Amino acid sequence: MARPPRFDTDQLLDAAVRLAASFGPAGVTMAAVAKEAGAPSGSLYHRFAGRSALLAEVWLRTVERFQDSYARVLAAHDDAREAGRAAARHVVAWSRAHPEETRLLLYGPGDFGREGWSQEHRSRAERGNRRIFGELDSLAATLGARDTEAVERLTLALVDLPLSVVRRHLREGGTLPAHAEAVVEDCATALLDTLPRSGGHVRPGSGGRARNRD
Amino acid sequence: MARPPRFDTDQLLDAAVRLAASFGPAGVTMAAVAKEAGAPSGSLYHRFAGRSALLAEVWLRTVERFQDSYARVLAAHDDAREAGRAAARHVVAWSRAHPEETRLLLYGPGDFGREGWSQEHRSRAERGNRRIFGELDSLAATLGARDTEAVERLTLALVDLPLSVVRRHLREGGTLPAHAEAVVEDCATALLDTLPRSGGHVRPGSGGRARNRD
DNA sequence: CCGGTATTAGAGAGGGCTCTCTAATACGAG
DNA sequence: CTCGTATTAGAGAGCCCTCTCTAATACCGG
Repeated sequence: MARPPRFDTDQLLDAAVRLAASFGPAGVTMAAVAKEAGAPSGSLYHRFAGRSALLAEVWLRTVERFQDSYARVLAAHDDAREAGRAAARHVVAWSRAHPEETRLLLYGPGDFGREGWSQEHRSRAERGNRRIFGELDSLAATLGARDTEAVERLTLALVDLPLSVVRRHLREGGTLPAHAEAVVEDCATALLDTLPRSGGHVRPGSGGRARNRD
Repeated sequence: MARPPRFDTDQLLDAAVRLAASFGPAGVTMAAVAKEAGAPSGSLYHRFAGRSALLAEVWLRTVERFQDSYARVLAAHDDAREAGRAAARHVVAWSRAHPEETRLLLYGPGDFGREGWSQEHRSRAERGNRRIFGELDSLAATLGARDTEAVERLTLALVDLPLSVVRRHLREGGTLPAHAEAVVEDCATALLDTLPRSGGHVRPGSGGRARNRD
């Protein structure tokens, strides 16, 4: 009962991902996406309310894809420590498998114009974040680490540290070396060991392995 | 023997830093910098060959300021391990003291149009990098870690890990919590402990490296 | 006081980007 | 076959940005 679409949403977002990976968020202009996808600008504006909306969609689709896989990995392990190690590895593995989307994610929502997003897009982003941080919170609880600083360290070990390895290698057009997963898992494990063990243990400063040399 | 300048280079770059911190590299337009500094666009083009040159200058001035202080900290310690811990702390301390410049540095040279830089600017960037990586290389050598992967781990501990803590907190307009230095030093120390000790010693951990599992 | 010069000052051409608007088009239901 | 509709198609207004160009300006040595 209507003309069939030649350019669906995903196709256009794919083009946007390629542009973002190559030229950064600033390179994702309506004109550039249209050209990259071979579509007229009218088709773009037919699907997205404007540039903000397109930026929001491309960011959210990408980050949600990553978060889905990340949550799946976390859920696939019973032992908390093992789940953590697998999650850290997974960040690298996913990045290796999706280099363009990763380059996009190395920016932040702010670079994709979060300020100008609709309420709907904002809360979609919020939901995704809460989901992952919820998982990390409960993982921290399982590990007996309940205060803010401990959750922060867990996040550092399972998200930020892997991401910084990925960032260093992918920035300026490089690729991930073969040993990246191993380095990340190893380092994440070391960081997990700085967490206070369960049982209300005092902070790992003076007792643990970290500060013996002071 | 000439009209005295009302707007010197540093003043204009200061304005560019503020804009980059608030709006990202894309917000650093010649028009915006002129307005922010209260200068006419003519003055801008009088000092910078064009937008690329201004972006290069603002990036290089900022990164060199950071690198200077970083190198100074590394040189201030005799013990390699202590130097490493101090360096990691310093990344956080410097970021706390210079939040706007830090927000700028959380982007990369690529975001500041490195492709379009003059040869002079490129080699200035190259020189700065070589300087720091040279220091890190010799630090690694002192610690008895000579292969690429070991240097990579050292970089991770002394640069990337502190930066990722800074990034998480400064992104989206936050500030660094009081305990950030402590967390970073603690985690950096843990990572330093994963380095192979001099003499080919295996690391004192869970009995082997993660890589063995492959 | 005067000429030389570095700088300020800002108008305006040219280009790209966002977004709007109108017309053409292709399909499916009846 | 015809009508209704979702979509394609792209021209063009308006805006901002980069960069150029010309004129005015303020200091300084002599």
